[in-house]
Amino acid sequence: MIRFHNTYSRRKEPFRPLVEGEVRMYTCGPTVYDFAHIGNFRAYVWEDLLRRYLKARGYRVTQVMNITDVDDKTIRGSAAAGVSLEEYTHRYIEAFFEDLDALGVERAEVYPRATRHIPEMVALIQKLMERGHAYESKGSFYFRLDSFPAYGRLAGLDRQGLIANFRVDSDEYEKSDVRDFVLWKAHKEGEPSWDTPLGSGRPGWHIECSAMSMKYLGESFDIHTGGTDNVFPHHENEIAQSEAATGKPFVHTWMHCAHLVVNGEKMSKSQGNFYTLRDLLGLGHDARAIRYLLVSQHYRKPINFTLDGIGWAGANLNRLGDCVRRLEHPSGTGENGRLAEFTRQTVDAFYKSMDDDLNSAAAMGFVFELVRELNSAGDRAELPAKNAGELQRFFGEVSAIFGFALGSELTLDQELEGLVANREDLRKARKFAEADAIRDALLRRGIVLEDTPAGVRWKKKV
RNA sequence: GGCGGCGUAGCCAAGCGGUAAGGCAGAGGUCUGCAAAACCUCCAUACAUCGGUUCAAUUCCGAUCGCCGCCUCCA
Repeated sequence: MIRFHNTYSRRKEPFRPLVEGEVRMYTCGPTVYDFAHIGNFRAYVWEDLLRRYLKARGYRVTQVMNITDVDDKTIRGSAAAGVSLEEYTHRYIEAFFEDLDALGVERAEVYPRATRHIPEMVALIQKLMERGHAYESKGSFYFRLDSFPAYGRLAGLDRQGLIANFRVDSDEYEKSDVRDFVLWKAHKEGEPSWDTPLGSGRPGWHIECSAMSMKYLGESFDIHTGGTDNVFPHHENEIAQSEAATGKPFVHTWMHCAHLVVNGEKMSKSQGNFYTLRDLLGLGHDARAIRYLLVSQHYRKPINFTLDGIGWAGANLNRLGDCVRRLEHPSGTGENGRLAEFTRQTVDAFYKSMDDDLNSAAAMGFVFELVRELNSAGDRAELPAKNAGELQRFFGEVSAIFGFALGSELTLDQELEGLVANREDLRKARKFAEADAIRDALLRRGIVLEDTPAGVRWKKKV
């Protein structure tokens, strides 16, 4: 049985989808005003792990990830660049998908864009107006906080406290209560706007997620995720808008991941302490190692991000890859009963850990214990094909769940193969210095050679 | 100020009532070309501090110290 930590109850709860065998989830996506940084990708990679795990557990998954392509930052950015909003956001949307591909993130089923769902948002706001949860003021529309008594429950904030602590934002929109949040912003000179039954203007941020999630997943769905900084006010506001409009429970399980921190501080654009994926790849780091780093630690704990950490992750991945490669060369006959039993126990422990709120760190610990057992057995030539087959199946599952692409073949082109053959000749002639020079040259091209009793093998450097 | 979280070996990190997983680094060893790669073995009387509950606490409770997040756009 899978258990997930639900932010709404602040507890781990048994996970039961609303519809048997099917999970509908909404994952808050990027605002496309700039390249996403590696901290942002922690969330997207974790959500990918969640998605992959649910699939591995037999669920049919429908994932929706919004793309916020109209807000203050995108508007400011496009104005500064002197291009249309559409043109401006387009390049960052492209870049976002390139980065997702580099990190091995599976595509969600739907990537709705805010600018393509204005009518849905308008309809939702109208519904809120009809039900007395919203009001108009100088062409803008606001959600009336006092009309929704459950407000603040997700974030654990009480409404009185909100009054005491609320910092009034500096915009000139007029609200009847400072805590009320904007649903629709009246047109301002120089800003993009849409002509709608509400008048001319543009949507507020929160309304898009309510409108688009309900459009694609229904008025009630299973899982909604984001970084912990989305809990308040974004998710709190989503609940208010959605439930006030439909009168139904909006989301069953709210899940939030912790941040990436740098020297103990949250990685963020405003602090300037961030790396984009592009930065890191440009420095020669491996995308798979970055993925490993992000996904191998528990999602509700902050990850202290360092460049050394990527190296550490690469070493882990390397050990895993070597082990999987080893399974292609079984030894011994029959079945190694002890290893078979150890394998069964590990598989069991692995899934138990993952079932327990996606405890990937613990799960990987068990995998590495198995790696050691399997290597030991292999060293003693007690790794028969029967065991190797079972192990391959398990590592295949681990690979699919974590998105590691373990055991993917590296085929050399003719030139490289020629170099390897050359080196073998040099070694036979005991010209080791020249042989090593070739090996080093290959290493610089990301290929590691391994001289084994059974001949030379090669692998990709991680 | 309000709410929430964290503090485990040189580093990263699980465990959360029954006596410390895993990885990196380090030290030995195997194989080998006294090479590379790989593999194996070893590596915390101890879980921020101080009290309390308990037969038993890293795990529960309380206090203290330190760090972080949210309360404002933010994954």
